Amino acid sequence: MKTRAQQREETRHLIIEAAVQVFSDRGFHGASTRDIATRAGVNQGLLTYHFKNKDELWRAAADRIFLELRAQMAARRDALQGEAPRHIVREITKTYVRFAAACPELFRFMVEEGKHPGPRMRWLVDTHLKPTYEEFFQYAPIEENLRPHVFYTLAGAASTIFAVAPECKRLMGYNPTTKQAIETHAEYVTNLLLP
Amino acid sequence: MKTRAQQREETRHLIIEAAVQVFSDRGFHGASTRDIATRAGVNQGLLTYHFKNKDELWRAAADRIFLELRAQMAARRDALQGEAPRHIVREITKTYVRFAAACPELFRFMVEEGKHPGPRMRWLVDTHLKPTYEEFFQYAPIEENLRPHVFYTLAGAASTIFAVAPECKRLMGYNPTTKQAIETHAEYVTNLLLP
DNA sequence: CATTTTACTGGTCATTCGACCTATGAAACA
DNA sequence: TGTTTCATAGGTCGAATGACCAGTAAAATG
Repeated sequence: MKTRAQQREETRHLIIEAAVQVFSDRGFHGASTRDIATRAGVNQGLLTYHFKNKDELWRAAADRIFLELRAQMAARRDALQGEAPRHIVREITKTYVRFAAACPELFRFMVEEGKHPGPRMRWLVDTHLKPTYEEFFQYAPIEENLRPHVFYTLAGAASTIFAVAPECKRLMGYNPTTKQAIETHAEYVTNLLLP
Repeated sequence: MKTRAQQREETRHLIIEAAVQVFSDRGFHGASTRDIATRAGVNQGLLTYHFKNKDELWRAAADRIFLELRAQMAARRDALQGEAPRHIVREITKTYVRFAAACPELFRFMVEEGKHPGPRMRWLVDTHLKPTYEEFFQYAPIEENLRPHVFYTLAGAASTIFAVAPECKRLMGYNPTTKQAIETHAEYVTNLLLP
């Protein structure tokens, strides 16, 4: 027998996972709450019950992705405390590449919302991107006016191949989501940006 | 006074330009034909008249973007005929970065459709991506099994900062679409990938 | 055991979607 | 000049959308 609290969290989790998928697949406007409910195996009315509206559900989905990324990066940073800053940045970068591979939705959310101003973009920047950005450059000794170029070069270089994996498969017959391909990409990108 | 043919092409052009904007803003499912018609300043019924349906309009918009990119890259390649391959690849790369800055819709289309299999993804790969890909590696001496990593690293590194320019402005107070920022990025990315 | 709370269901609402249709008037043509 | 062609306007269709609401049953509470 399940307690109410357990059942509640289980259902919310199902919905959020489905929301991450659908929002990253179709973007905010293209995603339908009915589609999310169907993928979660849940009644559509439940979305309004657990999350007030589509916006709040979107924020829950974004939280799910970005909090996990930030947790993994922080964990890696803490595990390497005391090591040389250069080594720490390199390892954080590899962590980021591996996360981009495991969770391509991250980059899709970023591109989807980063392309036009709006409340969701502002929320995403202020809530998750700013902390991630500041954390990263705390260890990377990059001169101020080059940072935007480095940051977005890294973000794009690390994520794109995984974000468009189906396209990559058709274009070159290469599956970038294998363990080996992910490590190859992590090495390649890290050596490129932080030699 | 305008001839019918002139008027026809003018209207089609207005619609395609609006379609490029809306599709890249909202993705295929999120874009509405009514929104496209409004932005083009034409009646909605005209979209069905000039382009049979939403799919065909999307292909016309994709053509508009990718044919221009391929034309600019080919022009640069032809202008440098006889030069060292290394120099040609570097210049083609810079051309690509500049295009990504002038037309961020390119990358948005690529990510939007590349993330899931489907008829639009297949059409995009077979019609435009395959030729671009083969053209590029004709001049870049990269070993076969690293090409996917190089290709998508370049695509992401070159485009992301421009594709999410509004986000970049809010995150770092940096406008990546100035002439100087574009050239900085072109130099940075080119030296990174093709030193 | 009696009562309250709450996770969940099924259905409804106005609105918006893509596609389609007919009417019209001006350009093209005979 | 009279006739045909066709780019465009306006309106309509069923289907899908996000939000909302009353009803239900089971867990929590006393």
